[in-house]
Amino acid sequence: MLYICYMKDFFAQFDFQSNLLFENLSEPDKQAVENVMESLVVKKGSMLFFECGIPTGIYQIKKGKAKKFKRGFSGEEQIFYIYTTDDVLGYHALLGQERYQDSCEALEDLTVNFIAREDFLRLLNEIPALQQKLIKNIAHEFGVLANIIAVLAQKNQNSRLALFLLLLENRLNRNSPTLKGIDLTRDDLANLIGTSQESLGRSLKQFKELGCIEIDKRNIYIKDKKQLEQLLQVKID
Amino acid sequence: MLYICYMKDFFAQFDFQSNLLFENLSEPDKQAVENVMESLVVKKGSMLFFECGIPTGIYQIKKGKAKKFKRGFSGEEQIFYIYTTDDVLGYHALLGQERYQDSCEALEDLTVNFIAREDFLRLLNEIPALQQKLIKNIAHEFGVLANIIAVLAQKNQNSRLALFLLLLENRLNRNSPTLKGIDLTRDDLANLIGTSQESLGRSLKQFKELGCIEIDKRNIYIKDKKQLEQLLQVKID
DNA sequence: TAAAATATATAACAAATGTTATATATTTGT
DNA sequence: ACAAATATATAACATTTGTTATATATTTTA
Repeated sequence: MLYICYMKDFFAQFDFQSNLLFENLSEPDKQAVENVMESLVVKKGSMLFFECGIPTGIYQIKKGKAKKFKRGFSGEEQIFYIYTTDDVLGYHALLGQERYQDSCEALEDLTVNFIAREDFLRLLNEIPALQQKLIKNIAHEFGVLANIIAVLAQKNQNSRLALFLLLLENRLNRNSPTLKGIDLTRDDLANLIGTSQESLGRSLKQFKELGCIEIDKRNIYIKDKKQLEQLLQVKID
Repeated sequence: MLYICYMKDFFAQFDFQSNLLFENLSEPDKQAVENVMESLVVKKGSMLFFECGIPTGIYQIKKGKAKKFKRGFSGEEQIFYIYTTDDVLGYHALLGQERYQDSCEALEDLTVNFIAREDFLRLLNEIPALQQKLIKNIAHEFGVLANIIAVLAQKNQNSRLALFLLLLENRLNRNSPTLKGIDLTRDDLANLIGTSQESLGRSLKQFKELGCIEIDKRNIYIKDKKQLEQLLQVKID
């Protein structure tokens, strides 16, 4: 017996959606959150937090992007998420009262809003809607990771690349009216889709020849979404 | 700069540890939990719950094992966990007040203890230690999924097989004094490590020839742990 | 701005994995 | 216990991916 699940928004399956965490709060609640936020600048290459560190608070990115990764037991870095504008991160360890399970590094100079541990825990107590939403989001993120596992285990390299290009374009250019392209190092992109840099290069070349992407410097521009969806064997939207 | 994290128990990195959820409660609390449990028998092949279903409660497996999986967008099943005796499952969707994100199927006839939704939510309110432990466990599970992602993305098939054999032996024979071997269909094992049944067969044959496993019917017996660890390039314990 | 360091592109070859096909073994249902 | 259905084993070949090597481009630093 096969249960077919009504397909929700395709991108939502792979998106933490933590940018919506402080949305839909009442105005006073939203104010209370903003009152405890402290704006910080984080330099490219520095860590917001790292595996086994003790959590001091949570972050909302206001400008720039950051990679979340974990090291496999042989030490190689595995990126499993790219955070960008408005995304909130760092709450798992806080809520679970344990150390960070992963690391987060700024991929460019960031502007972030920081909420200190005690302030955030107090907000959770004072705003039940926020606590509820946070727990709901963690459950959602669990499903996202399971979906990523399915992709990595089942799809070949070209499919994975097509998927992540579509996801990254959707996520990174969420708030930008102009097309900016996908701007990650080849190394980071390879670590995200689970392959080597050289092998990724081969796939990118194939995609260029097919005409579905264009490359300028390190930037990757999507030229033909439909063709990428075909590589994925999925109809989106 | 490289941060090296003190390596906790190797198996814990890949184990949800939800079998410990009701441990370390006070005697009255443990009694309260047991009072609302209802013992059920679930036939091999039937579903404890499935993706998009509405949660009715949680389960603790008392005998047998079950697979948790999700379908990728092309419909193929991806197993991401095998549950066994004492494991508790089904609480993500309940806590997040949303539908199940994944499916769970009995791999053999199961004896389970069921706790109805309202009873469980009431217990969480009445026993803060339980709620805290549950949230902590969900944060831990998040890390486990991230570790599985790293393995699937970075390790070749033989390494993945070696790892999952060690994990399964450790998890499935937790409470059994006699060696029982690993008893999964080739299909399920292939879906767990992310390969095809035929290709899995080739790896199993290699492992047999190396002498690190023996096979009887579908059962896989580990003969040489050290050799499997070498295939993994990891020193365990 | 020039030199050095880092990042990217590409090709050739090796190794791993996917796929198709066929034979045999085991389990299930009557 | 038997037939049918399902699961497993194995081989040959195709395709994909990993690896090594080298050249070029871009960015960083002095």
